[in-house]
Amino acid sequence: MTENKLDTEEKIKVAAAKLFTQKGYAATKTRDIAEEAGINLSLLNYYFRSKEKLFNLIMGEKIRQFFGIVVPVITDASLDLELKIELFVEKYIETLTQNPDLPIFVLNEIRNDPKHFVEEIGANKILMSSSLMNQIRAKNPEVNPVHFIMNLMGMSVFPFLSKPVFMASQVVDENSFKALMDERRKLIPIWMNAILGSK
Amino acid sequence: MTENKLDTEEKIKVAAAKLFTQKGYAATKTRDIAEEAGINLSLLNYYFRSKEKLFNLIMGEKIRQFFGIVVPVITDASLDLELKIELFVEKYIETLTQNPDLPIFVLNEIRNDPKHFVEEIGANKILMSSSLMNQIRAKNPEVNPVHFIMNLMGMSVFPFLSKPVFMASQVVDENSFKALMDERRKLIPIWMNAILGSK
DNA sequence: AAAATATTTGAACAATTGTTTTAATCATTT
DNA sequence: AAATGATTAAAACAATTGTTCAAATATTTT
Repeated sequence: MTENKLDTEEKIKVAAAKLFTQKGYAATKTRDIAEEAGINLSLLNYYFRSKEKLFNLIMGEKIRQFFGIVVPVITDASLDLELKIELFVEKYIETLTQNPDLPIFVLNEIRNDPKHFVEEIGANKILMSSSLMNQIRAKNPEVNPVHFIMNLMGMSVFPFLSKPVFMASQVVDENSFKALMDERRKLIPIWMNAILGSK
Repeated sequence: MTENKLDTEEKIKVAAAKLFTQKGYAATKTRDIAEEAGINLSLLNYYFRSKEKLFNLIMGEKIRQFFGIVVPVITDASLDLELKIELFVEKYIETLTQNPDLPIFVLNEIRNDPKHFVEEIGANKILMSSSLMNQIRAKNPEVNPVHFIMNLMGMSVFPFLSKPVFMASQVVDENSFKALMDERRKLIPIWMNAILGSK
């Protein structure tokens, strides 16, 4: 039955996405995925052929999730720079709050297999030719705009990458981290403006 | 002989450090380490008892390397805020340029085993009570100083975490990345000042 | 209802992987 | 030179892991 088929297939994908993002490819065992999904081990190969094919599927979705969110924002020439920054930060913090493991997983696997990333996202030159880049160049022609992308992404994404460190050090707990991230939605645009105006 | 013993022991550690930081614990096979070190497989267990013990050893060293560099800087009350920021950035970019895989490895493994991190670094409250924190609080009492730590670390470390992405996207190559990092040594302190003065 | 197809299950296989064992080699001491 | 202890090598073991197979069950089609 179509309903049930999609159901187990989806159960496997959800379980695999959870474990792969949490522990990476090598540390995730097919038996763990089966158990997490509550299905028989053979079904994994029945629906997805192999662990590697299942992983590539999940991986592609996660890459698109991580980079896809902001592509409409940075390419839309009708949005001015300040609004773009606001939307960029807003979108990222919102997505990462709901998927805290996303950045470290994506960065990890792109390092392990850069080619897969290039094929998946296809967006080689999107970033450099985006209207965001041009607007940054216009505002401060002296400094390589890649710096500002690194700063903007770094200020938005790095807190999620380093969250386990700050948690373990008892600098933050789950609640105060959430509160900090809410503050950053408003603060990062202010900071980015200060940076762009400096020098 | 003492000389030779240290030699093979060291060879194994170097090989293990390279592979563990590059591919993580689960993806690194003991046979890979042996081959990389140019030694017989049995010697790994002979010198280090088990893969896990060897890993914990390497892991501890890497954690101390990653966090240890800047502890003298952030705790030294005789350095003013601006100088601290300069030294912080200087030290980090220098270390990470020579160990580009360090951040993603450390952040990864701390997420996998936060307890080991706490035991290893012991530095629970070092950060919060550091003179750096107090100086930040003094300069801008309105904003939680954790934000500035996240920004300072993020601007220094995030480029190395995202390097594979920018490389694969052909936004940078090895040389231009190096040049960008050299620029950032001077720019990040300027940006941090702009941020601290903003609002 | 019967036949055909799709899904699920449990067992087994083959390759991989961490570890141990046993013997051989080397260096140092007596 | 013989003996002792440390180091290295090769092989084997046991557990894990990804995958496959054959049979059973459920679903859809005729």
